[in-house]
Order: sequence, then structure tokens, then C-alpha cells
Amino acid sequence: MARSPKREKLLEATKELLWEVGFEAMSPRDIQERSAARPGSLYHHFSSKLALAGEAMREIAEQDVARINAFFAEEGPPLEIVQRYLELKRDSVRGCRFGRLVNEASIQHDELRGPVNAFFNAIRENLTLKLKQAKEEGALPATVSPEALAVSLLALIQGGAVLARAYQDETLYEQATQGALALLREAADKAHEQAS
Amino acid sequence: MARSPKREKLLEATKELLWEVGFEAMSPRDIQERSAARPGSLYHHFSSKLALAGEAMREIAEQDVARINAFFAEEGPPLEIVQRYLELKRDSVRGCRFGRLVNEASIQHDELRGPVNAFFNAIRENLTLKLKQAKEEGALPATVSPEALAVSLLALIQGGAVLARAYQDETLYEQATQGALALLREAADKAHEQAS
DNA sequence: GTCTATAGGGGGATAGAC
DNA sequence: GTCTATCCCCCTATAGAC
Repeated sequence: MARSPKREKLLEATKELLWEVGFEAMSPRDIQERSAARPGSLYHHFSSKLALAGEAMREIAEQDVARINAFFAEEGPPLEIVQRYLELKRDSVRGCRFGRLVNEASIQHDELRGPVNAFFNAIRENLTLKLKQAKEEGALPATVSPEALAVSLLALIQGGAVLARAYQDETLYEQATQGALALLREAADKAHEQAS
Repeated sequence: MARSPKREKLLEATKELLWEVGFEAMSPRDIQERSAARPGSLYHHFSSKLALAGEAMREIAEQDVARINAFFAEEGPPLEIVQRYLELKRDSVRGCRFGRLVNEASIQHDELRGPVNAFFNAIRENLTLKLKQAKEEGALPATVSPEALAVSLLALIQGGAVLARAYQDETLYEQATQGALALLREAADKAHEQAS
């Protein structure tokens, strides 16, 4: 692979801007200024702003999915891992860089939708697996559907980020997860009582 | 107040476009075409695109808050009203027109932030009140914080809308609420057992 | 592979006639 | 109150020298 300093700088700048302002609000000029690269470099390495953003999102998703898989591969009781995942520190006031894109028109393009869906799928699948294991161990009531609850928890994280941004206050995110964790603990308690 | 057909048409068109594409992606030209009004009309009635959008959001928020308050004022067991609120049909694939704005740069302007916060506050406050009542009746465990759980449920709704849009599939929203409702029922059961 | 210069089009808004 | 005509600026991209 030919090393191209400007190509890397362009990707770095694009990753930052996609998080800060999203795709539509990020102009090629913004990218060029932040990466100290000129139009010639941008359009030499990428065919369009969309292609550049697509590659940037692809790289971010690949990294994040790997980290998520690693987190859920840790040792420990399944339900505890789920709880720890919800309690992970997140920069919630900045919002989720994947979630923020779903409201842009450009999400219809495969280049952006692909990475976003890969990210959501990774979380959903890992959560579903752990919740299934928890249920088999009797750590969750029989009435609970692991698939549905996984979607609930993913929605909780996404919605928590929306509220933290709306109020510009991290504690909204924390309240959202704490409220859910309290319910989860009650359900787990009840399951254990019934098992014994 | 002088009746101005064009003023009303402009507001109607703006309300639609704010939902469909958001604030940044909506150009004055788009508004003009949809409302069959010309620049002269727009800038006669409103000082800027932001002022027009602000008035549109203010009217929507006012309406929605009234409907929310009416819904939560209905008769019935508090927890049941909360459950019914979560099960309300929503056009989730279109997303939440308030939630979608929090990722736009323009949310920093009071004209837009005000209505968005008014909407979120109304839901939060109504949910908190009903959950407090439910807890007092012994329909929720003592470990559950009504304030935190209200934020969780609001986050769930917002996140459910994000996922439904991401996957272009209403059932994601429904899974999110069903998973949460199952947990809520388990917690309610446990509270009732302990009370008896 | 990176640069400078430039193009076509649309964004947000204003002026002034009617 | 509504219209037409027009302005300036930035958005995205291309051409072609180095």
C-alpha cells in the first residue's frame, strides 16, 4: 500500500468532522482546512466527499465493532457483562456518531448505511447472546425475550445520547441507564427467587 | 391579527419540511415551492429562515404538549397509563421531529432549543408523576427511582425511533418497547408480591 | 501526489414594483 | 401582502501545472 500522508490526514479530519457536525454539514473546505490538504489531494485519493466519508465510517465501524466484540468476550456472568456495558463511560453530550447519521438524507447511500448498520448489529447481537445465556442460567424471568430486550437496551443507549445532547448534560444519559439497570436487577431478583 | 394566507402556508410547509429533512437541509426555496409563496412573502412575515422555523416548532410543541398532557390526564392506574403511552402507535420510521434536531448545529439557537426542550420536559414530567404514584401504590419496587425511570423510558422512545429509522423498519421500535414493558411487568409483579 | 485556479449551482436574503 | 429580479457567498468538484 502506497503511503500517502495527505490521504491519512484527510481521513483523520473527516472522522473528527463526521462526529462533530455530521455528513451534510461538513464541507470539503472544512476537511481541507483541518487536514492541511488541498482539493487536488482530496479528489486524487477519493472520488467524492461521499466516498471519503464512507471510507472514514468504514474504518471507524471496523475498530468499534472489534472493541465491542472484545468487551463482550470478557469472562464473567452474562448479565453482569450486560450491566457493565450499560455503565461504560460514554461521551454522551457529543452524541453517537453512528446514531446521528440516521437523520441525514445521505444515510440512504450504502457507503454510510453499511457502517452504521454494522455498528448497531454488533451491539444487538452481543447483547442478545448474553441475555440468552442469562436466561438459560435462570438469571432472567421466562417472560423476557432476549431479542426484544437487546433492542430495548440499544435503544436506551441511543436515546440516552439524544437526551444528553438535548440538555447538554451527561447526567441525563446516566439517569437513563440507572433507571434501566434498576429494573433489570429487580427482574433478575425475581427470576432467582422463582428458581430457588 | 391580520389574516395572511401566505403566512399560514409558509408555516405549514415549514412544519412538514422540518419533519422530513430537518432545519439545515431545508432551504428557503424548498419552503417557497411547497407553499407557493415567494421570497417577498417569506421575508415580509419572518425575519429569517430561523425565525420561521422557530415559530413553526413553537406551534408544534404547543400542540404536542397539550396532547401529551391530555393523554396522561386520563383515568386509570398510573402504571397502566405509562404502559399505554409506550404502546402508542408512532410513525417511528419517520423519526421524532424534536429528537432529530438535537444533532443539528442550529439546536444552539433558543428558537429551536426552546420547543425541543418543552416537548422533552412535558413527557419527562408526566412520566415521573405517574411513576411516583405507581410507587406510592406499591406497584413499583422501592429500589426504583421514578425520576431515573422516566428518563429511561423517554430515552427508550427516542432510541426506538433512531433504530426504526436506521433499519427502515417499524418493528425495531416495537421490539424496543415490548422488551421494556416485559421488564416493567416483572418489576410490578415483584412489588405486588412483597406488598402482600 | 500535491498544488493553484476556477467553474456551475444553490443557499439565504434584499430591493423595489405592484 | 405579494410579486419579480437580483446579489453575494459558499458548496462540490474539475483542470491542469508542478
